[in-house]
Amino acid sequence: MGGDDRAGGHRDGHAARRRHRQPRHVSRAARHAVHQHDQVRRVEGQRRAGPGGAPQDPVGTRDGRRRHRGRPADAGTGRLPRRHGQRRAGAEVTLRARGGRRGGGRRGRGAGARGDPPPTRLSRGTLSPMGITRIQDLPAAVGAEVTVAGWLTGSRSSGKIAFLQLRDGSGFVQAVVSKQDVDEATFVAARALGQESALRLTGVVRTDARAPSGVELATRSLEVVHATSDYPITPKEHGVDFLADHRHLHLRHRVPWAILRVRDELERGVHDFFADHGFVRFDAPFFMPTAVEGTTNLFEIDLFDEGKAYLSQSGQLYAEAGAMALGAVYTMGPTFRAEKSKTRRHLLEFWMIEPEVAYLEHEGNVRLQVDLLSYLVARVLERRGRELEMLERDVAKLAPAAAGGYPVITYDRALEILAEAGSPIAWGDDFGAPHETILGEAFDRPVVIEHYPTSVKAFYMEPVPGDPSRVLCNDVIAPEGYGELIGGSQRIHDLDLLRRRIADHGLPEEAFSWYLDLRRFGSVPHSGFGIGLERTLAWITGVSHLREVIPFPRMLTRMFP
RNA sequence: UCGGCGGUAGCUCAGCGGUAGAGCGGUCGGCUGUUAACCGAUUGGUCGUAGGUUCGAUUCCUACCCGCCGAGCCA
Repeated sequence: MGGDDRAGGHRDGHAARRRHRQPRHVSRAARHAVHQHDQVRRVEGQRRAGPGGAPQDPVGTRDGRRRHRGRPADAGTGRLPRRHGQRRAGAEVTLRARGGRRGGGRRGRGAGARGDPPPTRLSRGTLSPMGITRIQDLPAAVGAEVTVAGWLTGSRSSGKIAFLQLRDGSGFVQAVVSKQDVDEATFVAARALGQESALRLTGVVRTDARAPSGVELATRSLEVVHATSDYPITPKEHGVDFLADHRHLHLRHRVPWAILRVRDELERGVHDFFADHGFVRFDAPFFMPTAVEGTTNLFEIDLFDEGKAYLSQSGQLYAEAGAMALGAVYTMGPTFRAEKSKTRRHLLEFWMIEPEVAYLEHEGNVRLQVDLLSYLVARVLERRGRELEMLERDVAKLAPAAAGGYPVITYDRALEILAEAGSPIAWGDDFGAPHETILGEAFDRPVVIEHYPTSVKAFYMEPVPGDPSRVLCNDVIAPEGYGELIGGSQRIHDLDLLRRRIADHGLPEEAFSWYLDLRRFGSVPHSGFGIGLERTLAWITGVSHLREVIPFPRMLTRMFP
């Protein structure tokens, strides 16, 4: 739910920052019931997993509240500890078995001693080291003998057959080790491998309806790269704190894996969209010289004898300079907020994309936002459907957002909607989290709200022509209670007006001398917006907490790992 | 900062004024197609910290620490 005010909010006014959606008002018990239901669906989802897909991973619970019901994704396995002799024996037997194929001396130290190509050399067009097949490519390799290099996520075995669940970063697959197909030592070693043991496994790819992903490997030999024992994230439900403490390991599991792949697609989509529209990527600085509006929410940096600097909360002002130089630019980078927020839609460090375009006015700015957002949603639906399925995202709810045609309403109209919904606020007040939720859920796709009162927005916004009480700005609020994704506005381009606004807001004009220069030399109407990557990603993936959509979340109570 | 909830085995939790249990994990054994495998055995605890009440505190009380959820805060 909650969107991220960082989403775009900050750059366009406090108003934005204030919106915090609120979860629907459900009782704790009700929510618990819902989670349990989720669990059930999860299990079903797993069985539906397509090629290369894999069982869902309750370990990656979205909100950490699921308990008891979860079905461990990465089943544990017996481990090999304390029996080094035996393990080593197994490994060496395997090596000998492979020796014929790959040449001896593999155990030699140093690259020069190896018979194989250095593992860092990549074959053309793929990430795979020479001789290694990625799991995602297995469906196209049915019938062939391949070597997969990966890790063990779980295993099961009986006296004569063992099932090893493998992952290699590109996907998940099951390897079958039949006692009759391999030598005794290999079979013993395979059964004893602990969860997250690293291994190279060679076998024949075949289809089998009983395999979770539809294909599996009939193991011929395996090489233990690193025998692991006591991997902490066991096939069991885990709490939020435990998983956060083990984030560096939890990233290996299915839910984070799927989320981060969607994140990658989203970032790639941002770059493609802007490149296709003639934008130039423009990197704004992260160190800021002054505290523009006080230091309460800025992280202060000690610059030795030079005084203080601050971590950036927005690259907008710099992007405006970039727009005057390059026409259309966008920034993309981390943003820092020293706010004592402890909600699911806040992070101390999050990523924001901020386009800025010279000669672009408000209406065009809104159009750009809708085009971008609908493009991103459509792209993820098209290219990361499998990941969304693993996350059990109801993609039908995203379809309208991918189609575009977002409703555009005014702030005044939004007040009417709130009043009709029984949560009226006075004209001139900003929306709170519950209000944003109501507004977002009033439509089946993101809604654009424009023309906010001047008093609740940032100093640099252009007034609505003929109505100085309102400004040419807009927010984009997502449906399903995810709140604000985007905040944008047309910027004041008149020097005198901007100076007055700076004074009205009690800001030090000296700090804005360079910014005012943009209005002294060839000033033109221009507009831009900020979109929060994490909030957008949380909405698209259906994940409730922002800490799950960034590899290493930075929060008030979470700085490790 | 405010409100609500919580802190017991590696994990997720139950429990109780008489020094603690389950499931999972781990370990050992069994099982030729498992899908949260299953079956048997076994391992496993400063009950958040500090005081107080009591014959006796993990349990009751107080304070504190930590976490979660929401609000607030949040160019």
